[in-house]
Amino acid sequence: MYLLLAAHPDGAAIQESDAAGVAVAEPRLVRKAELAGVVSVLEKSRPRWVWNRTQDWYPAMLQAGVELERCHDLTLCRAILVHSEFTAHTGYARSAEKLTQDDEMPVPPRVLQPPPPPAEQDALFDDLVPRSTQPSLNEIRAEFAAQQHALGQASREEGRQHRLKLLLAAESAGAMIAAEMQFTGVPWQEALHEEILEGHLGPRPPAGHRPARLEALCNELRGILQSPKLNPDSPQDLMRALHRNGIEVKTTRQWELKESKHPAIEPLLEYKKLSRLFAANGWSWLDAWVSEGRFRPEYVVGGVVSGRWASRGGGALQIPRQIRGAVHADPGHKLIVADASQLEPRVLVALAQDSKMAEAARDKDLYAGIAAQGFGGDRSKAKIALLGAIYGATTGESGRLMPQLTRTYPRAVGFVEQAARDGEGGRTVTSRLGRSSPPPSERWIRSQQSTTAEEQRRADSIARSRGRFTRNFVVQGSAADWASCWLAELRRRLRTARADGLPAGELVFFLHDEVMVHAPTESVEACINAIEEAAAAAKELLFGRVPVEFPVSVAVVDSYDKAK
DNA sequence: CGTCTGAGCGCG
DNA sequence: AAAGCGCGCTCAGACG
Repeated sequence: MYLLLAAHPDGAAIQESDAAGVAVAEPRLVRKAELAGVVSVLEKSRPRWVWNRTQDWYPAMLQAGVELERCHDLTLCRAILVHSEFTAHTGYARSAEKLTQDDEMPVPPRVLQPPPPPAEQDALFDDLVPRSTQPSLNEIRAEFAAQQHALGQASREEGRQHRLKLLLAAESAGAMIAAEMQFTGVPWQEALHEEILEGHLGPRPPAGHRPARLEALCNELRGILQSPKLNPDSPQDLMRALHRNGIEVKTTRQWELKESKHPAIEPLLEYKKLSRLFAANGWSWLDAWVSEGRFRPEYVVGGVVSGRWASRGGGALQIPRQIRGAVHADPGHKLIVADASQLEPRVLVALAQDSKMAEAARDKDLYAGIAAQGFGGDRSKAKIALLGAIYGATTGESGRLMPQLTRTYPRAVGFVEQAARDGEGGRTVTSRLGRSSPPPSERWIRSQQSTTAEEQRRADSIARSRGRFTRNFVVQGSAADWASCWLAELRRRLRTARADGLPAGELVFFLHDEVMVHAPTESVEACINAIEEAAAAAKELLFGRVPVEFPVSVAVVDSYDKAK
Protein backbone atom coordinates (compact mmCIF):
# COMPACT_ATOMS: atom_id res chain seq x y z
CA MET A 1 0.00 0.00 0.00
CA TYR A 2 1.36 3.38 -1.04
CA LEU A 3 0.18 6.64 0.46
CA LEU A 4 1.14 9.75 -1.44
CA LEU A 5 1.59 12.84 0.68
CA ALA A 6 1.71 16.35 -0.75
CA ALA A 7 1.43 19.88 0.53
CA HIS A 8 -1.90 21.57 -0.06
CA PRO A 9 -3.04 25.18 0.52
CA ASP A 10 -5.17 24.09 3.48
CA GLY A 11 -2.67 21.60 4.86
CA ALA A 12 -1.83 18.32 3.20
CA ALA A 13 -3.34 15.94 0.70
CA ILE A 14 -3.11 12.18 1.07
CA GLN A 15 -4.01 9.64 -1.55
CA GLU A 16 -3.63 5.91 -1.85
CA SER A 17 -2.09 4.52 -4.99
CA ASP A 18 -1.02 1.13 -6.28
CA ALA A 19 2.57 0.17 -6.95
CA ALA A 20 2.39 1.74 -10.40
CA GLY A 21 1.37 5.08 -8.99
CA VAL A 22 -2.24 4.76 -10.14
CA ALA A 23 -4.67 6.31 -7.68
CA VAL A 24 -6.98 3.77 -6.10
CA ALA A 25 -8.93 6.16 -3.87
CA GLU A 26 -10.03 9.76 -3.74
CA PRO A 27 -7.53 12.20 -2.25
CA ARG A 28 -8.15 13.20 1.31
CA LEU A 29 -7.46 16.74 2.49
CA VAL A 30 -6.13 17.06 5.99
CA ARG A 31 -5.74 20.27 7.97
CA LYS A 32 -2.35 20.98 9.48
CA ALA A 33 -3.52 20.53 13.02
CA GLU A 34 -4.89 17.07 12.28
CA LEU A 35 -2.09 15.76 10.10
CA ALA A 36 0.01 14.01 12.73
CA GLY A 37 -3.06 12.26 14.12
CA VAL A 38 -4.31 11.17 10.71
CA VAL A 39 -0.88 9.93 9.62
CA SER A 40 -0.51 8.02 12.84
CA VAL A 41 -3.83 6.22 12.26
CA LEU A 42 -3.02 5.46 8.62
CA GLU A 43 0.38 4.10 9.65
CA LYS A 44 -1.37 1.15 11.29
CA SER A 45 -1.88 -0.40 7.86
CA ARG A 46 1.89 -0.20 7.33
CA PRO A 47 1.90 1.82 4.11
CA ARG A 48 4.90 3.11 2.25
CA TRP A 49 4.68 6.90 2.41
CA VAL A 50 5.58 8.59 -0.86
CA TRP A 51 6.72 12.16 -0.50
CA ASN A 52 8.96 14.69 -2.19
CA ARG A 53 11.59 14.90 0.50
CA THR A 54 11.73 13.12 3.83
CA GLN A 55 13.18 16.15 5.59
CA ASP A 56 10.13 18.23 4.64
CA TRP A 57 7.72 15.98 6.51
CA TYR A 58 9.31 13.54 8.87
CA PRO A 59 11.09 15.76 11.42
CA ALA A 60 7.84 17.48 12.38
CA MET A 61 6.10 14.13 12.68
CA LEU A 62 8.81 12.89 15.00
CA GLN A 63 8.33 16.06 17.06
CA ALA A 64 4.65 15.22 17.23
CA GLY A 65 5.52 11.72 18.45
CA VAL A 66 4.74 9.86 15.24
CA GLU A 67 7.28 7.34 13.93
CA LEU A 68 6.82 5.77 10.54
CA GLU A 69 8.06 2.51 9.13
CA ARG A 70 8.86 3.13 5.50
CA CYS A 71 8.82 5.68 2.75
CA HIS A 72 9.80 6.42 -0.82
CA ASP A 73 11.78 9.66 -1.00
CA LEU A 74 11.13 10.91 -4.52
CA THR A 75 14.04 13.36 -4.56
CA LEU A 76 16.65 10.83 -3.46
CA CYS A 77 15.25 8.07 -5.68
CA ARG A 78 15.13 10.43 -8.63
CA ALA A 79 18.81 11.25 -8.23
CA ILE A 80 19.63 7.54 -8.33
CA LEU A 81 17.31 6.61 -11.21
CA VAL A 82 18.35 9.51 -13.41
CA HIS A 83 22.00 8.46 -13.31
CA SER A 84 21.89 4.71 -12.88
CA GLU A 85 23.25 2.65 -15.76
CA PHE A 86 20.55 0.11 -14.94
CA THR A 87 17.89 2.58 -16.11
CA ALA A 88 19.98 4.60 -18.57
CA HIS A 89 17.96 3.36 -21.56
CA THR A 90 14.60 4.46 -20.12
CA GLY A 91 12.68 7.51 -21.19
CA TYR A 92 12.79 8.67 -17.59
CA ALA A 93 16.57 8.91 -17.53
CA ARG A 94 16.88 10.14 -21.12
CA SER A 95 14.60 13.10 -20.61
CA ALA A 96 16.29 14.18 -17.39
CA GLU A 97 19.17 16.57 -17.14
CA LYS A 98 22.24 14.90 -15.76
CA LEU A 99 24.58 16.43 -13.29
CA THR A 100 28.22 16.18 -14.16
CA GLN A 101 31.24 15.39 -12.08
CA ASP A 102 31.85 19.03 -11.21
CA ASP A 103 28.24 20.00 -10.41
CA GLU A 104 27.14 20.80 -6.91
CA MET A 105 23.41 20.21 -7.15
CA PRO A 106 22.20 16.84 -5.96
CA VAL A 107 19.69 16.62 -8.77
CA PRO A 108 18.24 19.06 -11.26
CA PRO A 109 14.61 19.84 -10.47
CA ARG A 110 12.05 18.88 -13.04
CA VAL A 111 8.79 18.13 -11.30
CA LEU A 112 10.33 18.55 -7.91
CA GLN A 113 10.87 21.96 -6.42
CA PRO A 114 13.95 23.48 -4.81
CA PRO A 115 14.32 23.01 -1.07
CA PRO A 116 12.37 25.25 1.28
CA PRO A 117 14.13 27.64 3.65
CA PRO A 118 15.22 26.05 6.93
CA ALA A 119 12.39 25.48 9.36
CA GLU A 120 11.91 27.79 12.33
CA GLN A 121 12.47 25.92 15.55
CA ASP A 122 9.59 27.50 17.42
CA ALA A 123 6.83 26.89 14.92
CA LEU A 124 6.55 23.15 15.17
CA PHE A 125 3.06 22.57 14.01
CA ASP A 126 3.22 25.13 11.27
CA ASP A 127 6.09 23.10 9.90
CA LEU A 128 4.15 19.90 9.92
CA VAL A 129 3.21 20.99 6.44
CA PRO A 130 6.05 22.41 4.38
CA ARG A 131 5.42 26.08 3.77
CA SER A 132 7.18 26.88 0.55
CA THR A 133 6.15 25.94 -2.93
CA GLN A 134 5.89 22.20 -3.02
CA PRO A 135 4.83 19.78 -5.71
CA SER A 136 1.12 19.11 -5.84
CA LEU A 137 -0.43 15.73 -5.24
CA ASN A 138 -0.77 15.27 -8.99
CA GLU A 139 2.89 16.01 -9.49
CA ILE A 140 3.87 13.65 -6.71
CA ARG A 141 1.75 10.91 -8.25
CA ALA A 142 3.14 11.51 -11.73
CA GLU A 143 6.72 11.45 -10.50
CA PHE A 144 6.15 8.29 -8.47
CA ALA A 145 4.50 6.60 -11.44
CA ALA A 146 7.40 7.62 -13.68
CA GLN A 147 9.95 6.26 -11.22
CA GLN A 148 8.12 2.97 -10.78
CA HIS A 149 7.83 2.64 -14.54
CA ALA A 150 11.53 3.30 -15.02
CA LEU A 151 12.33 0.76 -12.33
CA GLY A 152 10.13 -1.78 -14.08
CA GLN A 153 12.10 -1.23 -17.28
CA ALA A 154 15.44 -1.77 -15.59
CA SER A 155 17.43 -4.67 -16.89
CA ARG A 156 16.57 -7.95 -15.14
CA GLU A 157 19.98 -9.38 -15.99
CA GLU A 158 21.88 -10.59 -12.95
CA GLY A 159 19.17 -9.31 -10.67
CA ARG A 160 19.85 -5.68 -11.53
CA GLN A 161 16.24 -4.61 -11.25
CA HIS A 162 16.01 -6.21 -7.86
CA ARG A 163 19.23 -4.59 -6.72
CA LEU A 164 18.12 -1.16 -7.83
CA LYS A 165 14.80 -1.56 -6.08
CA LEU A 166 16.69 -2.49 -2.96
CA LEU A 167 18.89 0.58 -3.31
CA LEU A 168 15.86 2.89 -3.53
CA ALA A 169 14.35 1.31 -0.43
CA ALA A 170 17.63 1.53 1.47
CA GLU A 171 18.18 5.14 0.45
CA SER A 172 14.67 6.08 1.56
CA ALA A 173 15.15 4.21 4.83
CA GLY A 174 18.41 6.11 5.24
CA ALA A 175 16.55 9.40 4.94
CA MET A 176 14.20 8.34 7.73
CA ILE A 177 17.07 7.13 9.90
CA ALA A 178 18.90 10.42 9.38
CA ALA A 179 15.85 12.34 10.57
CA GLU A 180 15.40 10.00 13.53
CA MET A 181 19.05 10.25 14.57
CA GLN A 182 18.95 14.03 14.35
CA PHE A 183 15.82 14.01 16.47
CA THR A 184 17.32 11.65 19.05
CA GLY A 185 20.80 13.12 19.09
CA VAL A 186 24.11 11.73 20.27
CA PRO A 187 24.29 11.61 24.08
CA TRP A 188 26.85 14.28 24.92
CA GLN A 189 27.94 15.35 28.39
CA GLU A 190 28.86 18.99 28.28
CA ALA A 191 30.66 18.79 31.62
CA LEU A 192 32.97 16.05 30.33
CA HIS A 193 33.64 18.04 27.18
CA GLU A 194 34.52 21.11 29.25
CA GLU A 195 36.85 19.03 31.42
CA ILE A 196 38.69 17.90 28.31
CA LEU A 197 38.94 21.46 27.02
CA GLU A 198 40.17 22.84 30.33
CA GLY A 199 42.68 20.03 30.70
CA HIS A 200 44.27 20.90 27.35
CA LEU A 201 43.66 24.63 27.01
CA GLY A 202 43.00 26.11 30.44
CA PRO A 203 39.82 27.89 31.51
CA ARG A 204 37.40 29.24 28.93
CA PRO A 205 38.74 32.59 27.70
CA PRO A 206 36.61 35.71 27.10
CA ALA A 207 35.26 35.96 23.57
CA GLY A 208 37.93 36.94 21.04
CA HIS A 209 40.83 35.78 23.21
CA ARG A 210 43.11 32.77 23.08
CA PRO A 211 42.92 30.36 25.98
CA ALA A 212 45.85 30.56 28.44
CA ARG A 213 47.69 27.52 27.09
CA LEU A 214 47.53 28.73 23.50
CA GLU A 215 48.59 32.23 24.55
CA ALA A 216 51.62 30.81 26.34
CA LEU A 217 52.62 28.69 23.36
CA CYS A 218 52.18 31.66 21.04
CA ASN A 219 54.48 33.78 23.20
CA GLU A 220 57.03 31.00 23.37
CA LEU A 221 57.03 30.75 19.57
CA ARG A 222 57.39 34.49 19.17
CA GLY A 223 60.43 34.33 21.42
CA ILE A 224 62.10 31.35 19.79
CA LEU A 225 61.48 32.62 16.28
CA GLN A 226 62.37 36.22 17.22
CA SER A 227 59.12 37.40 15.68
CA PRO A 228 57.26 39.43 18.30
CA LYS A 229 54.15 39.91 16.19
CA LEU A 230 53.91 36.39 14.78
CA ASN A 231 50.41 35.02 14.24
CA PRO A 232 50.88 31.25 14.17
CA ASP A 233 47.41 30.89 12.63
CA SER A 234 48.59 32.59 9.46
CA PRO A 235 50.42 30.13 7.19
CA GLN A 236 52.11 32.98 5.29
CA ASP A 237 53.25 34.76 8.43
CA LEU A 238 54.44 31.50 9.92
CA MET A 239 56.27 30.47 6.79
CA ARG A 240 58.20 33.74 6.70
CA ALA A 241 59.17 33.40 10.37
CA LEU A 242 60.34 29.81 9.84
CA HIS A 243 62.45 30.82 6.83
CA ARG A 244 64.02 33.69 8.78
CA ASN A 245 65.18 31.07 11.27
CA GLY A 246 66.64 28.75 8.66
CA ILE A 247 63.79 26.23 8.70
CA GLU A 248 63.41 25.63 4.97
CA VAL A 249 59.98 24.07 4.62
CA LYS A 250 57.76 24.33 1.54
CA THR A 251 54.52 24.02 3.46
CA THR A 252 53.59 24.33 7.11
CA ARG A 253 51.98 20.88 7.24
CA GLN A 254 52.61 18.76 10.27
CA TRP A 255 54.47 15.95 8.57
CA GLU A 256 56.86 18.37 6.89
CA LEU A 257 57.49 20.31 10.08
CA LYS A 258 58.31 17.07 11.87
CA GLU A 259 61.35 16.69 9.60
CA SER A 260 63.04 19.60 11.30
CA LYS A 261 64.84 19.41 14.63
CA HIS A 262 64.57 23.13 15.40
CA PRO A 263 63.44 23.96 18.96
CA ALA A 264 60.47 25.91 17.59
CA ILE A 265 58.92 22.80 16.04
CA GLU A 266 57.69 21.09 19.16
CA PRO A 267 55.78 24.09 20.55
CA LEU A 268 54.54 24.86 17.05
CA LEU A 269 53.04 21.41 16.54
CA GLU A 270 51.54 21.61 20.01
CA TYR A 271 50.09 25.01 19.17
CA LYS A 272 48.56 23.73 15.93
CA LYS A 273 46.99 20.75 17.64
CA LEU A 274 45.45 22.78 20.44
CA SER A 275 44.38 25.63 18.22
CA ARG A 276 42.53 23.14 16.07
CA LEU A 277 40.76 21.75 19.14
CA PHE A 278 39.87 25.25 20.30
CA ALA A 279 38.62 26.45 16.92
CA ALA A 280 36.80 23.37 15.68
CA ASN A 281 35.47 21.69 18.83
CA GLY A 282 35.94 24.20 21.62
CA TRP A 283 33.48 26.10 23.80
CA SER A 284 31.81 27.86 20.87
CA TRP A 285 31.15 24.55 19.20
CA LEU A 286 29.63 23.26 22.42
CA ASP A 287 27.40 26.35 22.67
CA ALA A 288 26.28 26.02 19.09
CA TRP A 289 25.70 22.29 18.76
CA VAL A 290 25.03 20.65 22.10
CA SER A 291 21.91 21.26 24.11
CA GLU A 292 20.10 19.26 26.77
CA GLY A 293 22.81 16.66 26.69
CA ARG A 294 22.48 15.85 22.99
CA PHE A 295 24.47 16.66 19.87
CA ARG A 296 22.02 16.94 16.99
CA PRO A 297 23.85 17.07 13.67
CA GLU A 298 22.14 17.29 10.33
CA TYR A 299 22.93 14.38 8.05
CA VAL A 300 22.79 14.78 4.30
CA VAL A 301 21.74 11.47 2.79
CA GLY A 302 22.98 11.16 -0.76
CA GLY A 303 25.32 14.07 -0.06
CA VAL A 304 28.28 12.26 -1.63
CA VAL A 305 28.05 10.92 -5.20
CA SER A 306 29.27 7.53 -4.03
CA GLY A 307 26.23 7.19 -1.78
CA ARG A 308 27.98 8.03 1.42
CA TRP A 309 26.28 10.49 3.69
CA ALA A 310 27.56 13.99 4.25
CA SER A 311 26.65 16.29 7.10
CA ARG A 312 25.94 19.95 7.56
CA GLY A 313 26.88 21.94 10.62
CA GLY A 314 28.81 20.76 13.60
CA GLY A 315 31.16 18.54 11.63
CA ALA A 316 29.25 15.44 12.67
CA LEU A 317 31.34 13.07 10.62
CA GLN A 318 34.64 14.41 11.99
CA ILE A 319 34.25 14.12 15.75
CA PRO A 320 37.93 14.09 16.76
CA ARG A 321 39.21 11.28 18.94
CA GLN A 322 40.36 13.91 21.45
CA ILE A 323 36.80 14.74 22.51
CA ARG A 324 35.07 11.40 22.11
CA GLY A 325 35.13 11.02 25.88
CA ALA A 326 32.27 13.53 26.01
CA VAL A 327 30.02 11.12 24.13
CA HIS A 328 28.67 9.28 27.13
CA ALA A 329 25.77 6.91 27.76
CA ASP A 330 22.90 7.95 30.01
CA PRO A 331 22.54 6.23 33.41
CA GLY A 332 21.37 2.65 32.95
CA HIS A 333 22.52 2.71 29.34
CA LYS A 334 25.49 1.65 27.25
CA LEU A 335 26.89 2.80 23.96
CA ILE A 336 27.27 0.00 21.48
CA VAL A 337 29.80 1.02 18.87
CA ALA A 338 30.08 -1.33 15.92
CA ASP A 339 32.19 -1.02 12.84
CA ALA A 340 32.54 -3.16 9.76
CA SER A 341 36.16 -4.24 9.78
CA GLN A 342 38.08 -3.44 6.61
CA LEU A 343 34.84 -2.96 4.74
CA GLU A 344 36.20 -1.61 1.46
CA PRO A 345 38.73 -4.36 0.73
CA ARG A 346 36.13 -6.98 1.61
CA VAL A 347 33.65 -5.36 -0.73
CA LEU A 348 36.30 -5.47 -3.44
CA VAL A 349 36.78 -9.21 -2.86
CA ALA A 350 33.06 -9.82 -3.28
CA LEU A 351 32.72 -7.50 -6.29
CA ALA A 352 35.66 -9.05 -8.11
CA GLN A 353 34.87 -12.59 -6.93
CA ASP A 354 38.55 -13.04 -6.27
CA SER A 355 38.68 -16.46 -4.62
CA LYS A 356 42.33 -16.17 -3.68
CA MET A 357 41.69 -12.91 -1.85
CA ALA A 358 38.53 -14.40 -0.37
CA GLU A 359 40.78 -16.95 1.32
CA ALA A 360 42.74 -14.12 2.89
CA ALA A 361 39.47 -12.45 3.84
CA ARG A 362 38.49 -15.51 5.86
CA ASP A 363 40.96 -14.18 8.41
CA LYS A 364 39.32 -11.79 10.86
CA ASP A 365 42.18 -9.47 9.95
CA LEU A 366 42.12 -9.28 6.18
CA TYR A 367 45.44 -7.45 5.92
CA ALA A 368 47.14 -10.17 7.95
CA GLY A 369 45.66 -12.72 5.56
CA ILE A 370 46.98 -10.81 2.56
CA ALA A 371 50.35 -10.41 4.21
CA ALA A 372 50.61 -14.14 4.77
CA GLN A 373 49.78 -14.89 1.12
CA GLY A 374 52.22 -12.59 -0.60
CA PHE A 375 53.95 -9.98 1.49
CA GLY A 376 56.14 -12.17 3.66
CA GLY A 377 53.84 -11.64 6.62
CA ASP A 378 54.36 -7.86 6.57
CA ARG A 379 50.89 -6.57 7.46
CA SER A 380 51.63 -2.88 6.97
CA LYS A 381 52.93 -3.53 3.46
CA ALA A 382 49.84 -5.57 2.62
CA LYS A 383 47.61 -2.78 3.85
CA ILE A 384 49.41 -0.04 1.96
CA ALA A 385 49.37 -2.09 -1.22
CA LEU A 386 45.67 -2.91 -1.04
CA LEU A 387 44.57 0.60 -0.17
CA GLY A 388 46.81 1.87 -2.94
CA ALA A 389 44.96 -0.35 -5.39
CA ILE A 390 41.61 1.01 -4.25
CA TYR A 391 42.77 4.64 -4.35
CA GLY A 392 44.90 4.41 -7.46
CA ALA A 393 48.31 5.13 -5.99
CA THR A 394 51.10 5.32 -8.53
CA THR A 395 54.09 6.61 -6.62
CA GLY A 396 55.74 5.97 -3.29
CA GLU A 397 55.78 2.67 -1.49
CA SER A 398 52.19 1.92 -2.40
CA GLY A 399 52.95 2.29 -6.11
CA ARG A 400 55.99 0.05 -5.84
CA LEU A 401 53.98 -2.72 -4.21
CA MET A 402 51.35 -2.80 -6.97
CA PRO A 403 53.03 -5.35 -9.28
CA GLN A 404 53.30 -7.80 -6.43
CA LEU A 405 49.64 -7.33 -5.55
CA THR A 406 48.62 -7.77 -9.18
CA ARG A 407 50.54 -11.05 -9.46
CA THR A 408 48.84 -12.48 -6.40
CA TYR A 409 45.33 -11.15 -7.03
CA PRO A 410 44.80 -10.57 -10.74
CA ARG A 411 41.01 -10.58 -10.46
CA ALA A 412 40.72 -8.04 -7.65
CA VAL A 413 43.30 -5.71 -9.15
CA GLY A 414 41.82 -6.24 -12.60
CA PHE A 415 38.43 -5.17 -11.34
CA VAL A 416 39.56 -1.76 -10.09
CA GLU A 417 41.83 -1.34 -13.12
CA GLN A 418 38.81 -1.82 -15.39
CA ALA A 419 36.89 0.82 -13.39
CA ALA A 420 39.85 3.18 -13.79
CA ARG A 421 40.00 2.61 -17.55
CA ASP A 422 36.25 3.19 -17.84
CA GLY A 423 36.60 6.49 -16.03
CA GLU A 424 39.61 7.59 -18.07
CA GLY A 425 37.63 6.87 -21.23
CA GLY A 426 34.70 9.00 -20.08
CA ARG A 427 32.39 6.08 -19.28
CA THR A 428 30.45 5.83 -16.05
CA VAL A 429 30.83 3.08 -13.47
CA THR A 430 28.24 1.62 -11.14
CA SER A 431 28.07 0.37 -7.59
CA ARG A 432 26.77 -3.10 -6.75
CA LEU A 433 23.20 -1.92 -6.19
CA GLY A 434 23.12 0.40 -9.18
CA ARG A 435 24.32 3.83 -8.15
CA SER A 436 26.31 5.22 -11.07
CA SER A 437 29.06 7.77 -11.17
CA PRO A 438 28.28 11.08 -12.82
CA PRO A 439 29.26 11.61 -16.46
CA PRO A 440 32.62 13.29 -17.10
CA SER A 441 33.19 16.89 -16.15
CA GLU A 442 33.23 19.74 -18.65
CA ARG A 443 37.00 19.84 -18.19
CA TRP A 444 37.32 16.21 -19.20
CA ILE A 445 35.18 16.73 -22.32
CA ARG A 446 37.05 19.86 -23.37
CA SER A 447 40.41 18.22 -22.77
CA GLN A 448 39.54 15.51 -25.32
CA GLN A 449 40.01 18.01 -28.16
CA SER A 450 43.62 18.67 -27.29
CA THR A 451 46.00 19.19 -30.17
CA THR A 452 49.40 20.25 -28.86
CA ALA A 453 51.65 17.93 -26.89
CA GLU A 454 51.26 20.16 -23.85
CA GLU A 455 47.46 19.96 -24.09
CA GLN A 456 47.69 16.22 -24.53
CA ARG A 457 49.70 15.86 -21.32
CA ARG A 458 47.10 17.93 -19.57
CA ALA A 459 44.33 15.76 -21.00
CA ASP A 460 46.06 12.61 -19.78
CA SER A 461 46.35 14.05 -16.33
CA ILE A 462 42.65 14.93 -16.26
CA ALA A 463 41.75 11.47 -17.53
CA ARG A 464 43.92 9.75 -14.91
CA SER A 465 42.30 11.87 -12.23
CA ARG A 466 38.87 10.73 -13.36
CA GLY A 467 40.19 7.18 -13.49
CA ARG A 468 41.20 7.36 -9.83
CA PHE A 469 37.74 8.69 -9.04
CA THR A 470 35.86 5.89 -10.82
CA ARG A 471 38.31 3.25 -9.54
CA ASN A 472 37.48 4.32 -6.01
CA PHE A 473 33.80 4.87 -6.79
CA VAL A 474 32.99 1.22 -7.45
CA VAL A 475 34.44 0.21 -4.09
CA GLN A 476 33.39 3.17 -1.96
CA GLY A 477 29.95 3.19 -3.59
CA SER A 478 29.36 -0.52 -3.05
CA ALA A 479 30.58 -0.19 0.53
CA ALA A 480 28.03 2.59 0.95
CA ASP A 481 25.37 0.28 -0.53
CA TRP A 482 26.30 -2.33 2.05
CA ALA A 483 26.28 0.19 4.89
CA SER A 484 22.84 1.52 3.88
CA CYS A 485 21.41 -1.99 3.93
CA TRP A 486 23.13 -2.71 7.25
CA LEU A 487 21.62 0.41 8.75
CA ALA A 488 18.13 -0.25 7.40
CA GLU A 489 18.21 -3.87 8.54
CA LEU A 490 19.39 -2.83 11.97
CA ARG A 491 16.64 -0.24 12.26
CA ARG A 492 14.08 -2.85 11.33
CA ARG A 493 15.28 -5.20 14.06
CA LEU A 494 15.38 -2.49 16.70
CA ARG A 495 11.84 -1.43 15.77
CA THR A 496 10.61 -5.01 15.97
CA ALA A 497 12.06 -5.42 19.44
CA ARG A 498 10.40 -2.22 20.54
CA ALA A 499 7.07 -3.19 19.00
CA ASP A 500 7.30 -6.45 20.94
CA GLY A 501 7.56 -4.42 24.12
CA LEU A 502 11.19 -5.35 24.72
CA PRO A 503 13.74 -2.81 25.88
CA ALA A 504 15.55 -1.68 22.76
CA GLY A 505 18.42 0.55 21.81
CA GLU A 506 18.21 3.58 19.57
CA LEU A 507 20.44 4.35 16.63
CA VAL A 508 22.22 7.59 17.48
CA PHE A 509 25.16 7.85 15.08
CA PHE A 510 26.34 6.56 11.72
CA LEU A 511 29.73 7.12 10.11
CA HIS A 512 30.33 5.39 6.77
CA ASP A 513 31.11 1.94 8.20
CA GLU A 514 30.32 2.46 11.86
CA VAL A 515 27.10 2.68 13.90
CA MET A 516 26.40 3.70 17.47
CA VAL A 517 23.40 2.42 19.39
CA HIS A 518 22.41 3.94 22.74
CA ALA A 519 20.85 1.06 24.62
CA PRO A 520 19.36 0.26 28.01
CA THR A 521 21.82 -2.09 29.68
CA GLU A 522 19.41 -5.01 29.70
CA SER A 523 19.02 -4.80 25.94
CA VAL A 524 22.71 -4.83 25.07
CA GLU A 525 22.90 -8.49 24.14
CA ALA A 526 19.86 -8.28 21.89
CA CYS A 527 21.28 -5.15 20.22
CA ILE A 528 24.56 -6.85 19.49
CA ASN A 529 22.68 -9.73 17.91
CA ALA A 530 20.66 -7.30 15.84
CA ILE A 531 23.82 -5.54 14.65
CA GLU A 532 25.44 -8.82 13.63
CA GLU A 533 22.34 -10.23 11.98
CA ALA A 534 21.88 -7.00 10.08
CA ALA A 535 25.45 -7.19 8.79
CA ALA A 536 24.93 -10.74 7.58
CA ALA A 537 21.63 -9.73 5.96
CA ALA A 538 23.31 -6.81 4.20
CA LYS A 539 25.96 -9.07 2.72
CA GLU A 540 23.37 -11.46 1.40
CA LEU A 541 21.23 -8.65 -0.03
CA LEU A 542 24.18 -7.31 -2.01
CA PHE A 543 26.05 -10.41 -3.03
CA GLY A 544 23.94 -13.46 -2.23
CA ARG A 545 25.68 -16.48 -0.74
CA VAL A 546 29.30 -15.66 -1.46
CA PRO A 547 32.14 -17.05 0.62
CA VAL A 548 33.25 -13.66 1.90
CA GLU A 549 32.87 -12.58 5.49
CA PHE A 550 31.95 -9.07 6.60
CA PRO A 551 32.86 -9.24 10.27
CA VAL A 552 31.64 -6.53 12.60
CA SER A 553 33.64 -5.49 15.62
CA VAL A 554 31.48 -4.47 18.53
CA ALA A 555 32.43 -2.51 21.64
CA VAL A 556 30.09 -1.99 24.57
CA VAL A 557 31.25 1.12 26.40
CA ASP A 558 30.18 4.00 28.60
CA SER A 559 31.93 6.57 26.47
CA TYR A 560 32.96 6.73 22.83
CA ASP A 561 36.68 7.12 23.54
CA LYS A 562 36.70 3.60 25.00
CA ALA A 563 35.66 2.06 21.68
CA LYS A 564 38.59 0.86 19.50
C1' DC B 1 30.98 45.02 4.26
C1' DG B 2 30.22 40.24 2.38
C1' DT B 3 31.82 36.26 -0.56
C1' DC B 4 35.20 33.26 -2.35
C1' DT B 5 39.53 30.29 -2.38
C1' DG B 6 43.41 27.86 -0.55
C1' DA B 7 45.85 25.92 3.29
C1' DG B 8 45.53 22.93 6.82
C1' DC B 9 43.54 19.29 9.46
C1' DG B 10 39.71 16.49 11.40
C1' DC B 11 37.05 11.93 10.03
C1' DG B 12 36.21 7.33 7.10
C1' DA C 1 58.04 8.54 3.42
C1' DA C 2 53.84 11.09 3.51
C1' DA C 3 50.91 9.18 -1.59
C1' DG C 4 46.26 7.59 -3.82
C1' DC C 5 39.80 8.24 -2.73
C1' DG C 6 35.60 10.75 -0.34
C1' DC C 7 34.02 14.59 2.77
C1' DG C 8 33.29 19.52 6.40
C1' DC C 9 35.06 23.25 9.02
C1' DT C 10 37.99 27.34 10.27
C1' DC C 11 41.06 30.78 9.39
C1' DA C 12 43.66 34.01 6.60
C1' DG C 13 43.87 36.59 2.73
C1' DA C 14 42.19 38.34 -1.59
C1' DC C 15 38.64 40.51 -4.12
C1' DG C 16 34.56 43.21 -5.16
